[in-house]
Amino acid sequence: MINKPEFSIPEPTLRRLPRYYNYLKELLKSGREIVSCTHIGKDLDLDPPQIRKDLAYTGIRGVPKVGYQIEVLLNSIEEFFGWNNMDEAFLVGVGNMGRALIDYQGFRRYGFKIVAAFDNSPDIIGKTFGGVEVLPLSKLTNLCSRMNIKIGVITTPDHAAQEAADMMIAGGIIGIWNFAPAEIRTPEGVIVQNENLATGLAVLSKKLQILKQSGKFRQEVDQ
Amino acid sequence: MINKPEFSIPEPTLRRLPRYYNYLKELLKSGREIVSCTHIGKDLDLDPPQIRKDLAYTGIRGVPKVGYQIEVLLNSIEEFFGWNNMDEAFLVGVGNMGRALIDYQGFRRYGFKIVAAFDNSPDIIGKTFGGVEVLPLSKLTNLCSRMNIKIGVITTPDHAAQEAADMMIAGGIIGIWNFAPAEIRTPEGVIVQNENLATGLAVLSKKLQILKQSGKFRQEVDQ
DNA sequence: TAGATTGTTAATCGATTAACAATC
DNA sequence: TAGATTGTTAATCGATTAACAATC
Repeated sequence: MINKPEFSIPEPTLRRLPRYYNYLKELLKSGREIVSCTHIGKDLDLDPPQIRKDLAYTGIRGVPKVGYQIEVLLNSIEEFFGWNNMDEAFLVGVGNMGRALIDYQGFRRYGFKIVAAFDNSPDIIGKTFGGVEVLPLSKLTNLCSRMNIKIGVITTPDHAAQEAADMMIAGGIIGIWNFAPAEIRTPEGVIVQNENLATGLAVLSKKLQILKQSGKFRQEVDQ
Repeated sequence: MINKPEFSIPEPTLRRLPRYYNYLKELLKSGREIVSCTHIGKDLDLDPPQIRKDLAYTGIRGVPKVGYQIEVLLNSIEEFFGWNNMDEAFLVGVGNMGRALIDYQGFRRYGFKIVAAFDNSPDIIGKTFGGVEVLPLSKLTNLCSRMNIKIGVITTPDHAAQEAADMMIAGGIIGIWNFAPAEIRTPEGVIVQNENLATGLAVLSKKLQILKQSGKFRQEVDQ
């Protein structure tokens, strides 16, 4: 990739950490207090040394022969991602996907909250979803800078994505979470995280195709 | 990763191909007929040799000095993923995310169609979303094998994900697209594609954090 | 103590990038 | 033809895996 910004933490690690977090949260609920990488590795199908390295990025230190204290580990990951201080975000495009994201309260856990939604359709403007009012798109840029919002979510159709991004950036947004399957052009210093669902689907279906061809797939139920 | 199945095509390539596809589709619409990797690379911020390698996996051959015929390229990608023959899928968990996926017609383009949805809540059973009726969960396994469905989508809450997976697998499903942020245990020969949205969010927010700390972020609008 | 686990350094593996001949 | 682009082979880079000493 050209123009790749320099981040010291490998992205695969970044992607695995939330997975550890969810898993550890469950483990804590189940009454456990201490866990080893061997244990985590068995449940998550990962190699223990890799887990150790990943966790080390959050700054935590384990105890040889014992392992890690789950509670401390959870705090360490929260601290690492900054989930303690809430990030407020704007969302553009109140279709099904947009509504799903607005309604999904689960992001609060990750210090993320959608505080306003924008759309062009008069049918939806003024309505409220999950406590969030839908405002006309024309108000986006202005409100963005006034409220000092730094993160934007795009859930518009393809053709509207670039415009939404432009308005966001004009309002000072520097991080865009893009669910539209479209290429967004942004100036340097703006981070775009593409979340194209079709990608995951394509990977799954290709793997299935290969599995089927190899003839190794489960023909029937266990036994 | 332990137990990693052997796929000959690198997953990064698999993830880039749908991106090329979307991009090329747009390019074709705009009237262009032929494209070079240099051109694609400029628009998608990728290195041309990498694009060439990726495209080669689909079996296509370009013409030196000229490039690739977009239409042929699109066909080649469709063929590669098998998007011509439709895959029918079941979905479990008709919450917001579930509804968003059901309503989203865009997956048809990728040979993917949700043909039935399942839930436990009497409030939703019998209702119809996007032409898909919601059936009681108890009917899942039976209907699965009768209709010979091979792909399942999980959009349940955390705690219900494993049960949904078990019922799917009992019905003969071999590919699971999992949107629940939970670890699913499956027997060998079943492919699970996890689509945890929090992961993308975490990556974005961490990159932003690093960007902010480096002081290199865009303070204001262009100019 | 003995055994298990951490943390770290070295080796391996795979994907990306660079180099370059072949081609229209 | 000259220049641009493909396709392929080699070099580089980075992440994963293996090895092992340190530790409780």
